[in-house]
Amino acid sequence: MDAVLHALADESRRTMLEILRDHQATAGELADALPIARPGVSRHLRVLREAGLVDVRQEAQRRIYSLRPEALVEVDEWLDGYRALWRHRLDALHTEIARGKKERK
Amino acid sequence: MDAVLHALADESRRTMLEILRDHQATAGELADALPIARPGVSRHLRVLREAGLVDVRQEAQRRIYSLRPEALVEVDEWLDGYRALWRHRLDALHTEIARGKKERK
DNA sequence: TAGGTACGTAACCAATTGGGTACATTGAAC
DNA sequence: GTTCAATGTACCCAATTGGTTACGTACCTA
Repeated sequence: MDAVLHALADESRRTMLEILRDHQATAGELADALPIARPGVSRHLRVLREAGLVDVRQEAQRRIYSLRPEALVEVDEWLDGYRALWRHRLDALHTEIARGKKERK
Repeated sequence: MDAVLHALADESRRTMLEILRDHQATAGELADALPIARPGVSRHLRVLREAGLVDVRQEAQRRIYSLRPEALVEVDEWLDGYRALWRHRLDALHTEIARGKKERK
């Protein structure tokens, strides 16, 4: 959980996940898509790997990265502890709006 | 979004949110509950405030902080872009398990 | 108005992060 | 076996973070 949230806090890393959401990619392809040099990308990929957010598979010299979306379940479950609260608030807001409409009639 | 995820990346801040989930609290109460000194807590609270995760209300000298769970909707919506993917994978896993059970009969 | 209480902010410091360049490694291909 | 391609790691540096102590400020109380 900690590792996942930490990994998600960086924008470059979120961009990588976004790319991998559409298709797998090699480290080089990811580097080309980002404004930072390959070694930097390599280190970001390590963070994502250690958080369980991506998988790597080797093919000749290429390292092919793919998304491991299950890791995000942790975040979803953490959010669960708060979801009821914001739902409750939004419900109250909607009720308020509905009442407003009614009274304006 | 960026501000919210950044705020959530720190464990002390997540602990504060957890406390505020149960009841509002003054800055001092939050500081007492954490292993860091009040000025540190003050700065964490600023981060949470700027991310929209908490509200403050002044009452005499006290600053009373309360959770603003709506801010977490941003994270939930971001997750939405991935939820289908992990659901799909988990479904496949369950199917696999079901098939395994069947074949073992 | 003097003093205490509850905060926030300023200044400072050590540790971490995120970037870059240079180098090591591994596999293909000639 | 030499060379090229793809990638990770080591090392260095500037910026950011997270903590501390010291100080400023606002508000109640006597």
